[in-house]
Amino acid sequence: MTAVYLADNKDYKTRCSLCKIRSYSFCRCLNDDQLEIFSKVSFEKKFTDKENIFLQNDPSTHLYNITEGNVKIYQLLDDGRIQIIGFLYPGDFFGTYKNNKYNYSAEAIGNLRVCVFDQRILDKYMDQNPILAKELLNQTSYELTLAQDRMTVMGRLNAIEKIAIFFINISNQRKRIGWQSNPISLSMARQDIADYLGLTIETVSREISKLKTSNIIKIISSKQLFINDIEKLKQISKL
Amino acid sequence: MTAVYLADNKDYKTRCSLCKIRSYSFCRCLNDDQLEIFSKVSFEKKFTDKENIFLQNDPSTHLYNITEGNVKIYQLLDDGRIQIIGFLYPGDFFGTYKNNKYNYSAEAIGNLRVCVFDQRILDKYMDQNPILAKELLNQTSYELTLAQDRMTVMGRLNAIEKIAIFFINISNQRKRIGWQSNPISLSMARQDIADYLGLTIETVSREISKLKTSNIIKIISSKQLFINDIEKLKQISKL
DNA sequence: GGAATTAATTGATTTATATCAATTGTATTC
DNA sequence: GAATACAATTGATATAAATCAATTAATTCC
Repeated sequence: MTAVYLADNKDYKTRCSLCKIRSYSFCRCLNDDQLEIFSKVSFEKKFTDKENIFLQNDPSTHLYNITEGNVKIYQLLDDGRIQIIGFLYPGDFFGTYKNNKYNYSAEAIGNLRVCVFDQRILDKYMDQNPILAKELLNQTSYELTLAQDRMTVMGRLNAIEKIAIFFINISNQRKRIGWQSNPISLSMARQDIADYLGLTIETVSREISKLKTSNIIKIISSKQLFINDIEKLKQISKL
Repeated sequence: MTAVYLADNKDYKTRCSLCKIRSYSFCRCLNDDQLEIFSKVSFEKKFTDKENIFLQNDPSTHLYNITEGNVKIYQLLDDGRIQIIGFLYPGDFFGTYKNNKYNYSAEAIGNLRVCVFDQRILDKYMDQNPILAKELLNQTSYELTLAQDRMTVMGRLNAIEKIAIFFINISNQRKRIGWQSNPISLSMARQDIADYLGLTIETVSREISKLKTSNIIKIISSKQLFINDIEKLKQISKL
């Protein structure tokens, strides 16, 4: 087991053990000894707002784990249409395990810190650590269920239902990492919400306005909103 | 390692080694010795047309591998709207790895034979066999990329584009298992195609008629069609 | 802190697809 | 092999969301 990417020597043993998002991340399955090795086979990298981490169809060499900041992953069509696959948060990993090319482009939203793994090394590491393979399988399976749920959202829900489930998901995401579920902040622009839900920016804006008019939500600012009636919202979302 | 589900003793050692779809399936990563054990921790089950293998939200106890026939997996909304997540073929596996409940319902299309694994046993087995964990991770990752591609189809393609990519995918699926890519047979009803693509049966019918009129496809029968111009079809699909 | 730029909202109109309805085609059954 | 049931197509109309266009709100930057 050799590390091909070496950062400053001193932070080797400590980087993983100091990591703040470990309990949310796939590396949580490793004990301290294993983590020490793990620190050596990964390295940290920083990106700034709107910087691309990789592009769709690039050869997929690395796997990324967010330690700080947000990422948007998306697919582009030739004619410029875009579909945002997901907005990712600290603890989420992205890239493609063992496919020859990335299946989407990844872009930093704001300042970003990621933990980077060489796929081949990670792959070898798993031969010795079935625990890690199982944990990655776990997380990937979970990702798959989310992706399947989203097929139903994209295929069968109308605009207002899509918006409702979107807000509920953000609210739940906050709860998961121990924040209060309300108010919720929309870190992404309206256009990004549209591209995530398969709508236009105008439709997103109009449907949000409708939710405001019917007092289900309160707009604090264009990027901050308060959910007044979560039950009504759930009812609308149908899920 | 103990087998909780025992079929007739005699076919133990041979079931996996006789299995026709092994080379397409996740168990292909195991050698003969490992397969013998594997035969013992799985069992075969048969279903008939339209029979449910399990329902969404049932506690997820087993993982299934198709040995013969087809399966449709789908999600239902309270008001009866349906989204078909996928049509599955021999070698495909379904169920949910290590989630407490199934994320979709599964139904047999025609006669079906599946190989069934107890999740807990499979999980234990992976501790000793990282190869298997890695192979399952591989397949699940691949499933995830397909699910992500489908988000773009559902979110950003229009009706004709959806139909085009649907036919191309079926054609490619045939090639993958070594069949000739043409003519393709639609084993599912028009309503199922609609529920898979997030359209109505009328729209599906109309768009297929348009492809026929413009000579891109030839309708042999309602369930058999010949792709005249695959390039044109790819062009339409935008992918 | 005001001008310039960009983001979000709201309005008017168009369009793709759904819905409603009728017809044609294809299996199934006695 | 006619009668029945079911599946698929085609037509007319309605509607949700897109598009085009203008306005208002929020940032950015000298």
